[in-house]
Amino acid sequence: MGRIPCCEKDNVKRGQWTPEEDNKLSSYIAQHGTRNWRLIPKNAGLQRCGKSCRLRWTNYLRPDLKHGQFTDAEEQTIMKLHSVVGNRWSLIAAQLPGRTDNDVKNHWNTKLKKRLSGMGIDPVTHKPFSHLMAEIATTLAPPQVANLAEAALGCFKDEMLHLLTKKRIDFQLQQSAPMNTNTTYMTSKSEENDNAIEKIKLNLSRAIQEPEMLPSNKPWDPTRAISTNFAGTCSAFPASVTGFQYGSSSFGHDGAASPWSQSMCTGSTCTAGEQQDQLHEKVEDENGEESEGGKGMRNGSTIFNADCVLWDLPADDLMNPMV
DNA sequence: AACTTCCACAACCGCAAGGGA
DNA sequence: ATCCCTTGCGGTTGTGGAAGT
Repeated sequence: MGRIPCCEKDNVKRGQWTPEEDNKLSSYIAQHGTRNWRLIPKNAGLQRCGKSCRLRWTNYLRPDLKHGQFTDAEEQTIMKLHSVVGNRWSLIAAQLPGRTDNDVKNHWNTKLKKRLSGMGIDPVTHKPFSHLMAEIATTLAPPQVANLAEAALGCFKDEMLHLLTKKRIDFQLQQSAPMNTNTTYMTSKSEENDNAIEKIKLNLSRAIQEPEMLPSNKPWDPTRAISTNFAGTCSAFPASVTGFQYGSSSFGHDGAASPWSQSMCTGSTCTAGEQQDQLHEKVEDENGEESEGGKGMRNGSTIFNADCVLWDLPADDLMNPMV
């Protein structure tokens, strides 16, 4: 026995909604509300399944929805919350009046995720890729690490080439435009792309071969991570900032950054469960001062001294919005 | 101008949770 | 306690338009 379909697919229209259908649905819901979605299409004279009607209403027709570009503040909120709760889109959308989980999910997948990747930050863990590699290095024996790194670099190379190639195009486009004071651009020589990749590989190998530089079981220290891994080489992250910052200027946008702390997600011990437990109070704090200010900041980690070397590229190579 | 690729957004699918009978 | 239905959710796919070649 298969699963019972949500509706008779034979008699149901699919695909894009027409303005007439939108009108029918909107006016029906305005009169009768949204009780029992299964009956709504039938009563409203629509050849749609109830589920499709519900989605159309909740994601598009609802009068309280906000359409159009996400603001910088909204993007900040999404990234901040995503670092805590992960892909809990409905939870994130609940903090953004007028935005749906679908909106947030799409925006994340098409824009924000790529931006973070372009900055050298893993969009899943919100940690620098270099930190993740260092974490791997602390948990595996050197021979395993070497094998893993070899495999990983094979994957990275394609990705890096893609990013660097895109950047080269950006450079060409930017030449006619006024230069942003925050950014510098690589030359377009392909040999420099190769050099950058080789440099990453070399430094990764170096880090792997020097495990004593990577103390085990040390949680990620965002303060040091920013001040050494990013701020040390990347002017876009001021060293004085005590917390992690998804400021818009960090993405190469105009406008001021609004700093926020990533203290809730520190180190490898940061689990989804813990994150969720902390969500409530964190969300409450969101509009005010960061009450835990630095609570999660741990002292004493030197992991990013080695880490910093790993991505020893010109600052803007990591920080520019390459994608 | 024609074709291809990329991107953003809308829509769909299947699973899980919640609630009433 | 169990079943069934409805709703909510997150992942995935489809589609139209923009951008690039």
